[in-house]
Amino acid sequence: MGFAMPPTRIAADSGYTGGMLRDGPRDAYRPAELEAKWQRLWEERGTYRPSDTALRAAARPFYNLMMFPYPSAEGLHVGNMYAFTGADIYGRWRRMQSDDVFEPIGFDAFGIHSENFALKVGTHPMDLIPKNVANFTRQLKRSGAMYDWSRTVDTTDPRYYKWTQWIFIQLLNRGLAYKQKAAVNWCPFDKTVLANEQVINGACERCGTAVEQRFLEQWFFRITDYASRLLENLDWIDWSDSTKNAQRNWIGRSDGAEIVFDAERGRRNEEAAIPVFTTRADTIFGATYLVLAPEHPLVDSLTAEARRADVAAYVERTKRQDLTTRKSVEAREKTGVFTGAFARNPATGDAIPIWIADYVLMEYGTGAIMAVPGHDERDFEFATKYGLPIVRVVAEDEARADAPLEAPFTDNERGVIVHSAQFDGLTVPEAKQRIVAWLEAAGTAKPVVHYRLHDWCISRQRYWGPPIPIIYCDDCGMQAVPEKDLPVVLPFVKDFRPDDTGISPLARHEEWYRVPCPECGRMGRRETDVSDTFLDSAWYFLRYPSTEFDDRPFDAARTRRWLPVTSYIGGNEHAVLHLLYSRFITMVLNELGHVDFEEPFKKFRAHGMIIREGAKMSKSRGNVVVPDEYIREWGADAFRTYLMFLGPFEEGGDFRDRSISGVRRFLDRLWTTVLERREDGAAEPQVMRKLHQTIKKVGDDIPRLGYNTAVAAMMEYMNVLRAGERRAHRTEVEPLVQLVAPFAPHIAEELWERLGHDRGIFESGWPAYDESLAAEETIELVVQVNGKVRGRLHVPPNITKEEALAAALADEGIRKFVSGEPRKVVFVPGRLINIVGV
RNA sequence: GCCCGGGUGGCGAAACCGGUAGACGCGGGGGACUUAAAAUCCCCUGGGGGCAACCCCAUGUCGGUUCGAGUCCGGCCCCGGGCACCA
Repeated sequence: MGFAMPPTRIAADSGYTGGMLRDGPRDAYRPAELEAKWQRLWEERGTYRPSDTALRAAARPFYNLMMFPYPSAEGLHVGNMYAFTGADIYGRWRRMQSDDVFEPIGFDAFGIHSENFALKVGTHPMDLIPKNVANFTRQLKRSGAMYDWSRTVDTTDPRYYKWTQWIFIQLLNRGLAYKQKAAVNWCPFDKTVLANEQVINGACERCGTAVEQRFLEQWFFRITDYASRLLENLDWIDWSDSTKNAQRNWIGRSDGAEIVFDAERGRRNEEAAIPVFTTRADTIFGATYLVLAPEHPLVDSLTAEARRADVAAYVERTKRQDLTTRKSVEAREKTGVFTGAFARNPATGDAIPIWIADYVLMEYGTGAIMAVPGHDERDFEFATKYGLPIVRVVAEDEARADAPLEAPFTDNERGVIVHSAQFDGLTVPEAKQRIVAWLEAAGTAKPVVHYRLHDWCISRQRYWGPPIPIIYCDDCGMQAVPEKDLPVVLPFVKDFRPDDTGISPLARHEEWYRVPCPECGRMGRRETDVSDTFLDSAWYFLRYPSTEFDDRPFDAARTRRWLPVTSYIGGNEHAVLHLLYSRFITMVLNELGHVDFEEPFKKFRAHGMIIREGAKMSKSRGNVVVPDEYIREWGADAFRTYLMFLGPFEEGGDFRDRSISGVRRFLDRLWTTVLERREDGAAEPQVMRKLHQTIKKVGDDIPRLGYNTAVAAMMEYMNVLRAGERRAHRTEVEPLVQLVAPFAPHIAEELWERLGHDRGIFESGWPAYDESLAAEETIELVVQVNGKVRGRLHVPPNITKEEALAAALADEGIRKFVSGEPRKVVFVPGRLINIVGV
């Protein structure tokens, strides 16, 4: 037991009287009141709701998208608000540039997260989700973003998921959706399959439980058909490099060759061709054995009679092992077994043994490899363990052609080919080409590209998702639910708990799954799996501009005007999930003629991660920033501005409680400075110079998301405005209020109104930058002697080299470092002069 | 292991194309106002030396290029993220 520490924050009724005017406290800056006022007015006036006319005919459409949140019971996370604020500032700024900004928001409310939480607290998702959505809506409105609340999307709304199901059917009709029994990732805690993208280091992305391998009938989307296009388009789309990089890694292209090895002797003395995939065809003369994956279809027929028992036992053993163990990097000694069969190396003509080993995976390439222990780590390890021959076919140089291999030589750039007949002396890249061409001529090889990307497993044996719109009929087989019967509504069932059978909870509800076959009318059975949440979010951005239409997923004219999305800002945690799936679905819709673009997001920027006091935020640490509390304390404007100030937006930063006071003080000063302005007389040229420099800086920083430095620039200007005892002039403060507006929209609106404007500040345009007003009269010229700073001169900006040198040498403090004739003088106009060699 | 980021004061961070390192803010110290505290306002605040003008050192580390390097090149060490028995 101990005493609770008193809160260090300043309570709403404390003596904090920031923003108090010189003539008394009666008109102090009170964000809570003022923000409520403007949020009410924005809503009443429909400030951020483009009229239907505008949606149809916007002259300068700007679709400003942010990743719609999953409405958790915990409420809006500061990470959400960080991302949304960064996007909102961009949108507000574009609006002040007279763009027609459409900034919608919605809720990604289906999925295991909600369902697990509902199970935990013993409530039903259909009761839980509307409450969470209401809470999120309240929080989002309080945060001061310019959302169009007339066009929200909720993925759990049948009006929405009707079209999610429609998309499934489009893919099915196109042959891009298929059902297959396959080894899949099974999460024993969540009791469902997971997509590869949802397995992190062999564990479930959601709950962290180790994933098991199961063989189940699952629905897949053929995203692999699009691998090359998904990869190639990355070269031209305007996305953050970090995101593109993650996608490239995930798609995992490798260029190589498929080479056929003929088996020499099988159990029934059968001939068999074994294609292997390799990226190192140049090393084929060093291929001393073949390895097949234990699941390889030829294993059974190839195995020699005498080896059958051993092979069968080995295959059985690996089958029992789950995928996680088998793929985990650490602690895995390679194991394998000889089949008793041999294959002919097409390059050397030698008979080489065929082995089976678990380090070869059926799911990649052809499920078989040619092992080159001299030049591959894994093959080397395996060959050493089982005493297989190791041959050197690449060397640092020809003199070292016979140097013993203590370790595999794997450098595939440097090196020269040896012991490879007519190819000796070639470089590795040359040999790759020439050997493939040679084998190709003989009909035993062809160049091939393989991708690491797998087809997208979209079925989930859970309740809280859109039912997959399929009906099975004993007579007619599998039937898509006809479009007129969509949506297949997710029924309210009390018992939605998943079980360990690998069958969806919906399969326990006969009254729901028994339906007539759409083809013959006899009783059939619905598909009882639901689809992955990531299918819901793979197309939501297409829906926003068309939310009022119930007879189409997205209106053609609306879509032409508003899409692709102009600017998308979100987290990199979705780099290979949502962002890849959205691209895939868009490509398919494009091929089917539903949209006329194949990339959904013209521009995407990934924001950074926000940590707190140097540590990751997490519920278990108890250091999660709850936006509500901070907004109550400091106001939404101060909170927004602080989030943007704490670090570079694309890199994230460290949230420090105490630092918020800095931006709050800035807003307080803005408040008093504007209200205490004078109208008479003229602005000071020095102040106007700084103002125009600030206009330039902020205008340059916002489009590159340099929000932290934009805020710093405004603070600097504020310091200039307030230097000394003077009161600022109207023309000095008015543009500053406009610059602040994207960051702190409420206070900006209020001050704008108090400055006597009757139209809102977001209709006021963006202050114009005047270069002639920004120009300095004198500059500080740095004087270096031999590269060391020895003085500073205040000189006219257009000073010449000769004048600068003369001025420098005339300076007593500088001349004492100059003892003779300069050997060289470096002059950077407007910057510095460097006197060298004295 | 491969591919991206990143390492700068007590702290969060600035620094355009190689040209004054530390803008802006937090924290800290001092002062003004106040009976007092809070709030507000003013000054100082990288380290070391000097009475002072000033001087020396300093951007993870070692080297290089350059008149000049936080920035460019090479090696190494840490931190964050992506990929990974992927042939």
